[in-house]
Amino acid sequence: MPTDLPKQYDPREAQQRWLTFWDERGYFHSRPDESREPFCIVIPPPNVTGALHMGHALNNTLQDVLVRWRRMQGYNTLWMPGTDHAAIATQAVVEKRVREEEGKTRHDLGREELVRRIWRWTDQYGAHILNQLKQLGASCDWSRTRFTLDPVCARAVRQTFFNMFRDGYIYRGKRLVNWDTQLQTSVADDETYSETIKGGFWTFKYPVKGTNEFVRFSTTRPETMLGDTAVAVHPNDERYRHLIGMMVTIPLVGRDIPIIADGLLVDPALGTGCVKVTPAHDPNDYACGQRHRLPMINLLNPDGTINENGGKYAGLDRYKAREAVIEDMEALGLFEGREDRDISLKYSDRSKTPIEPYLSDQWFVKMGDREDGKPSFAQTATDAVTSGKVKFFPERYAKAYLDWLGEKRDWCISRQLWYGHRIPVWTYPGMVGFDTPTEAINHAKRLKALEDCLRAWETAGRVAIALSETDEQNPDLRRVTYPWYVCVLNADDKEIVSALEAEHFNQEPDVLDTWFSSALWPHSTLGWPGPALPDQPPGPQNPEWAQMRYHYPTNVLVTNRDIISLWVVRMVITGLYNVGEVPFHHVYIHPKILDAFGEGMSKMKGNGVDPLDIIDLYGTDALRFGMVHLSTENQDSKLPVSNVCPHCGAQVAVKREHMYMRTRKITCPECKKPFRPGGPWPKPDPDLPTAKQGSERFEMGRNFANKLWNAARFLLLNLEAYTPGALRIEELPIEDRWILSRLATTTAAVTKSLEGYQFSEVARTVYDFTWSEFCDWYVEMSKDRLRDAASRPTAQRVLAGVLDTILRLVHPVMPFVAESIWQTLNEAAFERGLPGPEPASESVVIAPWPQFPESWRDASMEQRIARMQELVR
RNA sequence: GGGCACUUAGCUCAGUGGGAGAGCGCGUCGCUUACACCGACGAUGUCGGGGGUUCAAAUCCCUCAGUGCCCACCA
Repeated sequence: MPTDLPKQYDPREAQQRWLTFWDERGYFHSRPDESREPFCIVIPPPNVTGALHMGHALNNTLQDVLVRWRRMQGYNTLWMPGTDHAAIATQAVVEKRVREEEGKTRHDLGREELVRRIWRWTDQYGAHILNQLKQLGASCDWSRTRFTLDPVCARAVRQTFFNMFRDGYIYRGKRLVNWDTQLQTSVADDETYSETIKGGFWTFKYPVKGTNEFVRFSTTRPETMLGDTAVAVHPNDERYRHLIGMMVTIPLVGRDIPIIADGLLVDPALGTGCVKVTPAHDPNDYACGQRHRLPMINLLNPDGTINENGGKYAGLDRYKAREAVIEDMEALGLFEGREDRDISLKYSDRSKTPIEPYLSDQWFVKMGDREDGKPSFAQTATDAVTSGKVKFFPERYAKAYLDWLGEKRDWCISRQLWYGHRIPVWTYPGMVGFDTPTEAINHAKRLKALEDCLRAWETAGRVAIALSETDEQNPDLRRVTYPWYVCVLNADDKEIVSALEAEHFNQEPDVLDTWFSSALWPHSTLGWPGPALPDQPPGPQNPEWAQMRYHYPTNVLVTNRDIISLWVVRMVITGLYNVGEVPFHHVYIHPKILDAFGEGMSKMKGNGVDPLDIIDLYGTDALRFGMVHLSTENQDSKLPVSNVCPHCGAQVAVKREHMYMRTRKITCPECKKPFRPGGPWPKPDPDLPTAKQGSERFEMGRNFANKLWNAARFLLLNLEAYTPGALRIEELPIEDRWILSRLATTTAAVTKSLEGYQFSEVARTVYDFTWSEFCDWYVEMSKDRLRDAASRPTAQRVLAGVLDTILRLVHPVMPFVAESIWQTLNEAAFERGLPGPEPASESVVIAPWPQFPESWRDASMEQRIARMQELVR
């Protein structure tokens, strides 16, 4: 009899023990087995850029709850783990380190060396993150771990790109993109953020040719006037109507540009009513430029300096050029005034530098309607949700998904980075036509020969190629751009590559948006497209296809609402396109964790909590319980954070003034000793110990684990002479029938809550039943009965049976304490259960999920006893 | 500007048409052989303001105010 059980549950010891135990038994492995029903979740792959944060803890705890529950229900469960290469974020981090530690840029290192260093970093942090997930207790099939740059993922990326290219879903075009002048790449809208800064609002005038009139206009970016190609007024504006069609001169570059009428761009009530139009450097002006077929003059070099189109300002940084332009305009008497103004400026999230709108060549995936009548991606993704094939929990998030698709905005998939999946397209470098017709004809002949050669190889099954002749969005460019791009499916075939290179074709230097590979995650990780050769296309006849189709479509995707458009939508699109089936049936969107002031947590703010600190302070189960408990249907949950004094353990709440690492030293109000608040400090402080971070909200889970532990301890101390035996419900005393009725009701409620993703309800229901009913009432009532030899055996059996069920109900949420007690109970009462005893399974992980006959439940008795309990109190 | 939510005890949050609740914190008492990470008892709220529907509103509707998040825009 293990009477030597400690009075307090020690989570630390249990965690390591059971992680090893589960791993050795291989409970988390899954193989296709047609005789069993599958249950599959693919993990939202964490970025390899950093450590796990609270959002990961929440996201992965909830997935693990579902997976552990379904596993107990007998499903063949697969939780597919992995990490994301996060191209831009990772490259930015490594470039920053190289800059700080060696004072070098990526260009100093060169492409090969930089990529090598990023890989080194990736390997190190990827392993670290996976290890953290394991510490959380995540019951993933670790043998299947994938990384978005793995060869299988790369193959899926190439195949998808190739198919979309061939089918005309991918095109290349000149577009105005968000340009990060430090990283020298385009970044997506969602990789930018806006800040309001103090800026200027300058008013200038241009002389109207052939008159002595001027047009006055205002701008926040005077330097862009170097690239103006028109001045626009509203067509109905009486003040300017007589000027429409006349020309003005940009004095600094001496260019004449027209005055045009544009009702969309110009609001006559704002400013002077005149707008300078810089199509290459402003989104609205770009649209206007397209409407009026205006020339587009790019003013910037990739590093943010003015290029040769800026005349004498060439070479100046754009901000220096701004000052120079203002000065020169003033000297010409064309400067009218400046006022201070708060300006909302876009920044790159990766480099924290201001974004410049920049015209450049990019690759896109077309979302909207197609000329050939094939379904548009926006349409197929919309149908998946409106038809009910994909359901959102909570339902309201379907709206966010559908609204976004309604805009049918094309997806810019190229990034000017070195780390990531390189675009498998070769282009001809001579982008600007030919000087003489003969030259063009000769090139065409040679290229025709190349094309014939490629076709021959394709026919022989050597390679799959697709050619594109259009630059769909910019038909004008057809005349000056060499008409085709070659997309090569097996881009790793050296012979084909050298043949292309012999004809001076170059592979696109760009890599794909990281979301391109993430979009394929549900099927690429499961084996799509298989080891396909060009003559053996992916499809049901491919052996790996069948394996994939066992798990695909997956059952549920668990993620947060920020990436519905970035990720969820795109997985649906590629899943339908590649496999012909949606990637998941359910999408559960979980809440966002905020700090005590209602703000999102971030490294920069320093208002976050490290899940490992929580595990250290309260135990993994407490962390998990806390996460499940706060997952209500609401959008947010506040998590007040405190610094735990490293000297005395007192909790000192984090205040606003502590944020952004502004506070370096806190004096503990309890022990009066100084310490440094927790946070992402670059290195340890030799003079000041750093606090760990905690939050009172995890005490509930810690206490609950301890309560369970002690309930078990009580039972174990009273199991002497325990014998298994069947229970006849109708012959049991009322308290037994009551607790069994409550147990059956609780079990049904927990199951139902899990089915509806009501996580918080799961935690509450199990907690309340265990604490307020089983411990407070039933265990207390059993004490007398255990002393009486006649009633003792039944009391032991019911106690053991109920505790056994509680452990099963608790296990998905708090697997470690559940396993600890389960194993101990196995030693003392191996055969137990309700209503009759059965040998216990070797681990609670594989114990069957409980389910009791409806007849056990007696609602009126439950109510009667509940009333009685209230009276007693 | 558009959208989605939120506002209930000091704090964090459940409750969505008929008794205002939980955990933490607070007060008093208690080492009664599971548990002080505990137990017993207790205090604390015109359920954001206003209006309406209803026999009945924290709960449904309208409106105002505040907060957070997302999207768009800001010559």
